[in-house]
Parts: sequence; structure tokens; C-alpha cells
Amino acid sequence: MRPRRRSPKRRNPESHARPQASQQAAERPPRMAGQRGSSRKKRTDDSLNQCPESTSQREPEEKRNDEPGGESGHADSGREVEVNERGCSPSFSREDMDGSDWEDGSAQVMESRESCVNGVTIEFSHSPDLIRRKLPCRASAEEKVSAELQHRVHLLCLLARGRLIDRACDDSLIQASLLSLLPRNLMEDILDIKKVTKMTLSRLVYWFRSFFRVRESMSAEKSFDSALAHALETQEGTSEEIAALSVALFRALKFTARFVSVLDVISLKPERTESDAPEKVQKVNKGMFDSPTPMIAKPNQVSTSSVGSVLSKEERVDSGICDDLSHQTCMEIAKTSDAKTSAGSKSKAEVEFEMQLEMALLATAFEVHENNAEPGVGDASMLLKRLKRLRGEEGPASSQESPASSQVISTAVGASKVGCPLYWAEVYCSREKSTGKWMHIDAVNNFIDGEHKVEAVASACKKSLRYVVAFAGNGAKDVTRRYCLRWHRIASQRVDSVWWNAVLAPLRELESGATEGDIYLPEEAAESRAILDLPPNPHRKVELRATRGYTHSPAKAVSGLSEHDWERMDQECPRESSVVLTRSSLEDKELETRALSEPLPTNQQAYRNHQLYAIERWLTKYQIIYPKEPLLGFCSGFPVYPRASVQALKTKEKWLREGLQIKDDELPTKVLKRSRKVGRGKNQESDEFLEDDSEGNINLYGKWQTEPLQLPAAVNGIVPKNERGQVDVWSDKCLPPGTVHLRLPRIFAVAKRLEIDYAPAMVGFEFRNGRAVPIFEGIVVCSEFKDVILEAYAEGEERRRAEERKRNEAEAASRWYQLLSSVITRQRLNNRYGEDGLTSMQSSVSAKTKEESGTQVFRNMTETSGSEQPNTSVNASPVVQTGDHEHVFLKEDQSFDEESSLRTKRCRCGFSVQVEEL
DNA sequence: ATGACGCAACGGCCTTTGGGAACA
DNA sequence: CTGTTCCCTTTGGCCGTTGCGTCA
Repeated sequence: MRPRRRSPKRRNPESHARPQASQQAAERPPRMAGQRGSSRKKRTDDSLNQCPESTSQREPEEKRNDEPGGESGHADSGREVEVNERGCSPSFSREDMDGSDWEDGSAQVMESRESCVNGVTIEFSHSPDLIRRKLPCRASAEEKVSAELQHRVHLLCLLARGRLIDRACDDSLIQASLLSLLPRNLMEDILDIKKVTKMTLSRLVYWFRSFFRVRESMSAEKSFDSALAHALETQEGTSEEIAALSVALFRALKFTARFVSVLDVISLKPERTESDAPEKVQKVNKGMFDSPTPMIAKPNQVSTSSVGSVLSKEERVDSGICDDLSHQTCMEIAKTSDAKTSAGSKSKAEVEFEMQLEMALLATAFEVHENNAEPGVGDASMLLKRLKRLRGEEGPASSQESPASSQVISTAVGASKVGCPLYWAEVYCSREKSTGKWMHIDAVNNFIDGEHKVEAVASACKKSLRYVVAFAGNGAKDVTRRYCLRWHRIASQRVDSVWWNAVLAPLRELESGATEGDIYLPEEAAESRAILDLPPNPHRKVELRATRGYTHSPAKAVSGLSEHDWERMDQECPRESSVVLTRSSLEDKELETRALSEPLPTNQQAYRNHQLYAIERWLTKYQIIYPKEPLLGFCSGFPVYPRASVQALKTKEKWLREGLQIKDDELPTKVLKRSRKVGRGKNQESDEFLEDDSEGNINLYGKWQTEPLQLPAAVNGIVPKNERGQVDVWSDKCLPPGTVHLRLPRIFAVAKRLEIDYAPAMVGFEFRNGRAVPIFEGIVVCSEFKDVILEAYAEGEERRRAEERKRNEAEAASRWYQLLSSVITRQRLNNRYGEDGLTSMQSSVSAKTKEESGTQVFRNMTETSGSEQPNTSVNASPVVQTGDHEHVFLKEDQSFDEESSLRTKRCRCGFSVQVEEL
């Protein structure tokens, strides 16, 4: 006898029985844990079952050979803990465990937290609850659904938030204020440039960055509009506010600008709340309300950023400006911070992460400066001078600041939250490229045209760009493709695309409407344009040629689109500007091209579900690559093919259902060995004689090996049927030529009556009572009889409906008769017996009773109310006289309701009376 | 830190055309 | 004896996906 095993299908087989398992795993030295998973379960079962003595006893009879890891040889410390936790002392015999369920294990564990093994007492400091919590927990289907719903809701909230901010960016007052702040020379500089270019924008951003500071703390509880105004006033704000201000500035200058936000939404999949590492959970497992993208304004939170808590104010300022310092300087700062950190509470990983971030931003900042050839930014000494000047200017202002705001740093660098690119602007530059371009401008982190860097920096911040959404004109557009180069990494983390597209559809229209022209611009801004004599917005509509460059991209090879498709696209976007393309459709094409030209992943796993590429090893049993071209490259030595070359293989029968049949002389592309259990079925005996290669295998064919189904046609009004005398109608393609499927109830009777040949149409199966039951819907008849049958059916149905109506009416009449009869009867009885008849007999009687022996006769039931006869005592078996019958209430027929203190007394005749007992 | 690999568990798809007892 | 009705029981095996642990 051994303890009953749990079914392998049961959830968390170890959850109760083996609370110590994971805890043991946590404590287990790495080498011991090095046993491969195959032995994991066995160990669990084995170790659960016995104490050391019993192990030696049992091994000969069972597990000895099952343990490749040499389990029996060395009982290491982990093992001892395991045994002890189970409470298996030497005196704990196996008989004690026999008959006990596995579920009982947890109780035993709880009871035996202190165990004595070989005279050694071991105390366990952790509670069983803790142990249980540490167990790896797979999410149930319900949890998954819930997580997805939360994800969607959060997504919608963040989308709404983005629109809110976008609207705030259109605020005319904010825009006018920003314009008034813009230095004269810069304004002229911009005025000189009729068309927006990267250079123009970089000068603007340079000024912007010198003017505004990023602070990490959230603003106090107020609307975003007022928060934005406050940020403008104080020249500092959250990264979100700063990014919004930059958008407002661009819009004030008549640039077509969007506010772009990374929607940092909670995970689509259930996150492990019962993690092994609670401290890790705090960092990674962010809830909806921990998101850096706030949905509601939180109370003023004092900045306790990871770096902020480590660095002193001076250091923060230094690290804040390190994008303007030399690499060396920053490294020194980093060292300093590292030194401080070692004494502080920071983990090494956190510090490394921060350094990594600083480095990334530093590198980017320098690249930008080099590109811009910013005057006076060439060397570190110049930078330092400029920074000192800046700090000197900012000194008085910052001295008045509150302690919280004194932690302000001049840029985002140095604070992980702020440094992570979450908000930025996109400005349309018609002069960039031949087709114009949405220019990425992150004023917070000083990225200009750095769309390809965003992913890397976000990645360093442990953020993935799952949803990057651009907001304009109260609308929104998903532009994730522009910033996320490794789409396959985020694809599985995104919500169902159908739903997402449906959500965005109306917003996209608003967005494109706004960015095509200056619909979103308020009148005041137009006035200010007049005052400033700014050039009118040149971007109403862009007439552009769709260059052949699109079609020459690798997209063509992998997209699965035929040559015809691409030519059609060319026609839609002709080379000569006969068709006016909207900015939005151009961007759509750009994003689409990006989608189709994703670089080949370097790791194999990425090819498992990659939308564009495939390698043979990750194909399923029923898939094949055909044809094996074009070869797009190699990954770890495996040839990479376009996903479009992956073909599904099916059996002959499966193709049949799709109205296809295997061509003559086609050999199966793949032959699968039928599993033994499937091969045997009902006729197990006959199978044993078959040394089958024919029966026991599954032949699979590709679609290219099929042709349209050619069924025998109907001749002389006779429907060709299968061996069961029916027609399997999986789809209309499965109908024999010359026949029709009449999917109507009871139509077979018509065909039968008219003596027309027909066959029941079997449309599928359903499982009932544990077996497949065919579903028949309608009949299959020769086409020539269709009209006749339908006509007869219509007539028959009309007749049937008339009969049914008649029947219903007769039924209704009958019920009315019954009802009226009973009413009359009731009335007659009422008349005959009057008030003290039926009604009074059914009324309840309350009386204060007292248990006594003897009898009490009630002459008049209506008089026996508790209030009128408070002292009336009723004994256990009273006798009441009504009419000709004398009711006798026997004690055994009584019942008592404690709640209402009502005693119900019943006479054998069916009469009952209720008395209230005090 | 990342990817490869193996294992385990879960979920979903696929399966595919009754038969015996009681009763009229 | 024959035809009809009712009731039984609620698969379960396989495969793909996913998550986790371990190792390189």
C-alpha cells in the first residue's frame, strides 16, 4: 500500500502536500539543484513518502532505478530538512501514512514544525503560510481572463489620459505663454527657416532644455491643465508635463506636433504574486496604480527616486548635467555614487542599472550634440562653463524651493524614472526625407530624431515599448512600430489586435484629421501667428510620390504578398503624383513597411511565433516549409525562411472537409506514426495482426497537392450518398454537383411525402454521453426538386402553423375555462360558508400558551388573539370545535418555530392553527 | 544577462455515426 | 416477439503553449 497519488491533471499537485518543496529548492545548493527536472517530481514523491529508514526499505521495491541523480547515495542537508519538515520521525511508520490523503500533508506539516530526528531538534522559523506562498503558482484560466480585462481597462485609462494631455497641449494660453518666453533671436532663427528641419528643432530643444527642469515628484492633486500651467510658471515639472509643454511649444510655433506616450500598462498576463523573491516583486510587479503613467493626480509625493536617495543634492546636479559633461566626468560621478551606494542601501544591480542608464543617455546626448554642431558644446570645459552659468542663473530660484523641489535636477539624467523615455513629441518635418517625416523629439531626455534609440534606452529602464501612442486633435494613433524594432518581443505582450484596432479606429480618424491640417489649432494661436507673422502651416496636404523604395525593401520578400499585390500598391501610390497621398496614409505605409522589414532575430526562440520568419525546428507536426525559398538567412546554423512559406499539412479527410481532394499520384508529404493507443481502438484484436505501415500511419498532404473536390454528380434525381445513406455537408463545397442543401427543420417529411430522393445532411458532430453523435440539419436533394420541395414545405409549414395556432387557442380556452371554474367554485364556497367559513379557518390564531396537561376548547377561533386573552393558557393537546368536526391537536403533530415563537398545531383532518408562545 | 534546453502542467483541439434495458 | 423509448454519462488522448529551472 502506498499513499494515493494525485491525478497528474490536478492543479498544483504539490501545493498542499509539498509546501516544503519550493522552500527546499530555495535552500538547496545550486549543485544539488542541478538535477534535471525529470527527477524533480520523483524526488518529491519519494521524499514525501518516507523517513530515512523507510527509504532504505522501499528502495528495492520501487524507486531505486528511477533516480539517475544517485539520489539514494547521499542524503544532503536539503533532504534532511525535507524529511524533517514532513514530520517523519523514526517512530513515524509508513502505516501511519497509509490511507491518509496527500491533502492531509499540509496539516501534518503545520503540526510538526518542530521535529526530533535522531535526537536533534530542528525548529523552523518560517510559517507554513510562508512556505505555501513561495510555491510557484500557475495562473488559472480565470486569472488570465481577469488579467486581460485589467490590461484592457488600464489601456483605455491611459489612452484617455493621453487625450487629456493632448488637449492641454492645445491650450491657447499655455501656447501663447510659451511663445512669449521664446528668446527673440531664436524666434527669428526659426522664422528664417520656412520649413522645419532637424536643425531647427534641435536649437529649439536646446533652449527648451535650458529653460525647463524635470522633477520627479508628482504635482499636487489638480487637473492636468493647471499642473501644466504651474509647470510653466515654475519652469519645472514632471517628465510628462515637460514633454507636454514641448508639444505645446511646437504647436504654438505652428508645427504639426503630437504628444507621444508609452502606455506603461499592467501586464496582459497574470503576474506572479506568490513570487519567490518578494523584494523583486516590489520592483517588477507593478500594479495599475504604481505605473509611472499616472491616471489620477496623486498627492504630492516627495521624490525618492532610486538615484535621488543615493546622491546628495550636489551629486544629483552633477549627474543631472552629465549629458553635457565628458564621459570621464560622468564616470567619476558614477564612481562616487557607487562608493556611496556601497555604504548605503542600494543593491549592486540597481546601481549598475543606473550607471547603464546614465551611459546610454550620455552617449545619446553626445551624439546629438555632435550632430547639431552646437556652438560652444564641443568640449567638456566649455560645457562646464555653460553649466556653471546655468546653475548660477538658477541659483536664486532654487533657493526658494521647497525641500521636495530642491531635489530638482536640471535634466532627466540620473533618475531612472525620469530618464526612461515615456513621453515625447513628434513633429512633422516636411523637409526631412523626400516624403517628409515625423521627427521624434524627446525634450526631457534630449533625443532628437532618435527613434531608433528609444527601445534601447527603455530596455535599460526595464520597460518594453508595448504601446507607443501618438496623440493629436483629441485622437490617437499607435506608432509603436516606429520605435520598437524587435516587434516579436512585444507582440505577445500586446492585447488582441482586433480589439485594439477597433478601439483606436475612431481615434485614428481624429488624429489624422488633426495632423493633416491645423484643425486642432485654436483661433488664438492663429492670431498669434499673425502677430508674429509666422508662415502659414504648409502641411495641409502633402503631395508625394510613393517611391519605389518601399517595394524594394526586404518586406517584399517576406510579406507573402504576390507581385500582383505590390503592383496594385504601386498603382494606388503611383510614381507620378497623380494621386494625392495623405500624411496619415504615408505614415501607415511607413509603419507597415517597418512591420514587414523587421531584422532577423538572433536567438532561435524568437522564431517560434515570429510573424515574419520561421525556422524549421520550431514548426509543429502538421507544418512544413514549402517551397524552401527564399532563404533569408541563418540563425544558429538554421536556415531562416519567410513565414509565408510555412504550409499546413492535413490528412486526406481534413482536406475533404474543405472541399479539396488529393491529386492523383500525389505521395504524402509527411507520414506521422500513429500513436499506439489511437491505433488500437475498438478493434484492438484486429490491430494486433496488422503489422501496419498503412493503417498505423497518418499521411499528410499539403495544399499544393490538392485540387477541388470532384464528387459524383446527381443523376436522374438520385442523390449520391455515402455508405451510411447520407451526405456529409462540412461545407457547401462538399455537396455533390446537381444537389442542394435545404437546411430547414422537418423538411425531410416533405421530401418523403413527395417521394423525392433525398439524403439527410450530416453537418458535424457533437459529444453527448461521452460519444460523438452526428448532427443532422436538413436534407440534400437534387437541385431540380428544390423549388417543389420548398413550395410544399411552405404550404406544410403554413398548415402546421395554423394547426398549432388552433391547438394553442384550444389550450388557452381550456385553461380559461379551468380558471373561471375555480373562481366560481371559490365564490360559491365563500357564499356558503361566509366569513367564519374558509377564510377564518385558514387564519392563524395567536395565543399565549403555557405547557400544561389537560384540554382547552376554543369555541370561536376569531376570538383567540394574544392581545385579547393574554392569560389564556393552551395545553399540549387542545380540542377545537368547528362546525361538525371537533379538531384534536395531538402533541406529536405539533411543530415549533423558534424564530417567530410560533407553535403550529395540526389536526388530523388537515386543519392547523398557529399559537404564539411566550 | 541571455539564450538554449528540458520538463511539467495546462488548455484546447480532435475524436466522430450506441446500445442495453424496460416497456408497450 | 417486436418495436419503441429511455437512459446511461458527461471522453480523454494528444499536441501546442507556457512557465520554470538549470546550464552554458
